[in-house]
Formats: sequence, C-alpha cells, structure tokens
Amino acid sequence: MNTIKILAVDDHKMTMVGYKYILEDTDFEDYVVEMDMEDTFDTGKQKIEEASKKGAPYHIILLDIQLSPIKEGYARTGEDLGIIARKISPTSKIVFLSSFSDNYRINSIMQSVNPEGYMVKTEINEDALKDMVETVLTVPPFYTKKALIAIRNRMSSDIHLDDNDKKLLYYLSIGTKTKDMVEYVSLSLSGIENRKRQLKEILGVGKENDYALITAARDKGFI
Amino acid sequence: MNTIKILAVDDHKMTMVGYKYILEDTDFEDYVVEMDMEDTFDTGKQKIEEASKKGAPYHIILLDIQLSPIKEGYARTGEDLGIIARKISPTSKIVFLSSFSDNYRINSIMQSVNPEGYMVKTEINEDALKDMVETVLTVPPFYTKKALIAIRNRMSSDIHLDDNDKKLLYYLSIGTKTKDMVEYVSLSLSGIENRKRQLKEILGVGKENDYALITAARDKGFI
DNA sequence: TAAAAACCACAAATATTGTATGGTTTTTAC
DNA sequence: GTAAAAACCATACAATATTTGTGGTTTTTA
Repeated sequence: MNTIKILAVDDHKMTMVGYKYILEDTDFEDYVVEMDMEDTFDTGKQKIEEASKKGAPYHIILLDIQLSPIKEGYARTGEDLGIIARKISPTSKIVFLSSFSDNYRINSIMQSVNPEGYMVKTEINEDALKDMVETVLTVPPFYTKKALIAIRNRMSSDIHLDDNDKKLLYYLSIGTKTKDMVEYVSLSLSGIENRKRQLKEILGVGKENDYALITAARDKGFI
Repeated sequence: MNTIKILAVDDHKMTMVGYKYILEDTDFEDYVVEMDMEDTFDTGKQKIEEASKKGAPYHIILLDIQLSPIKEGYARTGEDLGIIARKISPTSKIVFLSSFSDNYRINSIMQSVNPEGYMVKTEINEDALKDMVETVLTVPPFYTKKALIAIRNRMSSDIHLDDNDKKLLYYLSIGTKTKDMVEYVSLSLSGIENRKRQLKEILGVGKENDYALITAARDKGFI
C-alpha cells in the first residue's frame, strides 16, 4: 500500500486535526494518507524544505490563506508560502483553504501560485476532502462550488486592472482616504482621482459612491 | 410533477437524440425533462423566441459551438446564438457543448455569453448530463474537467490581450500572411510586426516562428 | 536564384496617461 | 447650521507609450 503524504499549514489547530482524522480514516483505492500539521509560516516552510531535501516531498500541501498573526516583522500569508512551496517542492500539489472572508484573494492566488485545488472552508466535508485528494493527484484542478463561482465571475469580464488599480481598490476598501493614497500608490493625487473615475466607469457604477465601487469590484472578483 | 424544458441546438442530430433519450429517462428528484431539438441557427433562434414570447421560456438551452456550415451569407456560430439567447431569454440557463477541436473558444464564450455550463463532448455521459441539469438549475456553474483545465490555464496568466492581439493571433492561426493582415486588423504593417514581436515576447517564445506563437497562445487559453 | 514575404531599427507623429493647479461640490465634525 | 476637510471636476501641460512611415536586411518560397 502506498502512502500519500500531506502537509497542512493552518493556525486553526482543531480544524486541522479534524481534516487529519477524516483523511487518514478514509478508504482510498490505492493508498493510505498520512498527514503532518504545522501552524505557522516558518515551521510550514521548514517542513516542506526538509521533505523535499530528503527526496520525499509532500504529495499534497494544504495551505490556509490566513496564517497566524504576525510574530516578527511583517505578515507572511499562506499565499507567500504557496509561492515558495512551488519553488522548493515543484511536484507537490498545492491546495488552498479559504475562509469566506478571504475568498476575494482567489484571483491573486490563481496567478501567483496557480494551485491544483481551492476549497472554501464552509464547503469542506468528508466527501469533499476525499474528492479533493483523488482529483488533485490524478486530474487537477479541484475547486469547490464557491471557488468556481468566484472564478466564473472573474472570467466573464475581460477588464484588466494593473497594480495601481488593485492597490487603489484595496486601500479604498480598508477606508484609506483618497488624499492619503499618494503614500501607497505611486501616482499623484489627480492621477488617483482619474483612475478612480475611470474604474467606476469600467466597473459600471456611473457616478455612484465609493462603496458601490468596491462592491462592484468584489462582485467581479477583483480585490 | 414539474416539467423542465430544454432546447438543444446542434447539427449532429444523432448525438442530440442520444441526449434527449437519456435526459427524458433520467430520474430527477422534483421534475421531469422535456427536450426539443433544432439543428440550425435560425430555427434554434426561432424556438427560443417563440417560447419566450409565450411566457414559457426554456429552462435550459444547450448549444453546440459549431453549427451547421454556412447556408446563406456568413457563418453564425453557437456563440452568436448564445449572445442572442441571453437577450431574448434571460432566465434560461445556457450550456455550451464543445468538441475538443473548438474548446479553444471557451475564453471568448466565457466573456461574450458567460454560460451557466460548459461541457466538452468527449466527457459527456449519463451522469454528467444529469449532474449538469441539476447544477445549472440550482447552483451554477457546471464545467466538465477539460473545460475547467482550460479555465485554469487562462486564469493563471495575467496577460491581457486586446482586440487587435486576438485578431492578429486568429488570422495568423488560419494562415493569413502578415502583409495581408492590415485588411483585418486596424493597424499599420509595422504596427502588426511590432505586436507580433511583442506577443512572442509576452507568451515566452523568444524568437521562434509563428507556429510556436500560436501554440503558446492556445496553450495559455487565448484564441 | 530572383521575388516575395518576413523581420528589424529608428525617427517622427499620435494617442494615452500622468501631473499641477484652481476651482466646485459633498461630507464630516463640532 | 456651519466651517473645515475631503472629495470631486476641468483644464493645460508634461511625460510616456504606442503607432506609423521609411529604408533597409534576412528568410522563405516558387
């Protein structure tokens, strides 16, 4: 019997334990599953490196998007870890676990990591986990329904936002004042005003307020 | 028992008949299925209009991408019909049936029609058909695996091609000479040359030939 | 091996985008 | 309710980016 090695990196230890027992108890056709768990960016990265160096890289790496609140200098997200994992363990299948609140990051993750799987946590259950493992090992990708809906929304518009646009929308969404945005977005104040107008136009919110703008951006799968 | 009304538009009559018998024989929880069939753009459009005007629009419209070879002036594809169907029958769920050879059009279709479902014909069977009906009626979208793979390819690159780029790639793919492209793409000859160079750069085919370019474009899900 | 097509490079023209400025309207806070 | 702050708008100008035209070289085709 072969063994499929899975690493889960998530700072909600209890959820991980749940996944572990489910997957290790599941009857798979040709293999059994063995799951390691880590709850920080650093220890997760370390495990991936070790396994890879030993010539026994993880078959599947499960990553929570939101990793534990910053310990040292600055936040390192699951996305960052995914990017690194792709490099140091290229054969591993990477699957993201997203809570509803950070599902908006799916587009960024699709581009930076292009994971073999993406699951929204509220949709995870025994069947979904089993299905995920079988699918990513054979014919990826595996996306849960809500992930698919987000992807569909994004695909259906051919609007292209550059880095400044995304930053602008992000800072707007966290309540940054337009006049303060010059500090974060490399544009002049009037440049920012122009872009904002333009974005409202593109996203179909004529002259409505900023709330309408970020709602539209979220609906369409940006930010 | 409710009745779900489906219209299939496909010029392969035999395949359609197969779908019809499968779907009308399938045991659904809350309804039975009734399927109409048409094999041309015009008759398909007509049926959709009639049903819509009678206040009983089709619940689901299945469209083959490739409709019968041109009869009158110019070709009308399933995609064109999909765009029209969205307008005249906005409550209908639209599902495309693609043969492998025209699967490359999925991206265009995702933008122009944004269908509730997309199935590659080689992946269609009883289960898939049943699943499709249930899914598009309740929680769309429904995509078969190969469609998903194409979508994933497209999502993972943030390359943005404008209309001229797409046209250029398309005409290149059908063998149009560069010098003749000025007729179809609204750019000067040197403009076209520039874009071509640029596209090769962007799509990662350094100074290879045109074949490499269109292959790369197809792989990544453009054209 | 000519002729055609593709490819390349560069300067000039054009279009797009960003900036600075000064003003009006809307929102916010007291 | 009102004054200050912020957002919004318009315009001229500056900076960039893109397209064009031209004249060439290389590659492909017949």
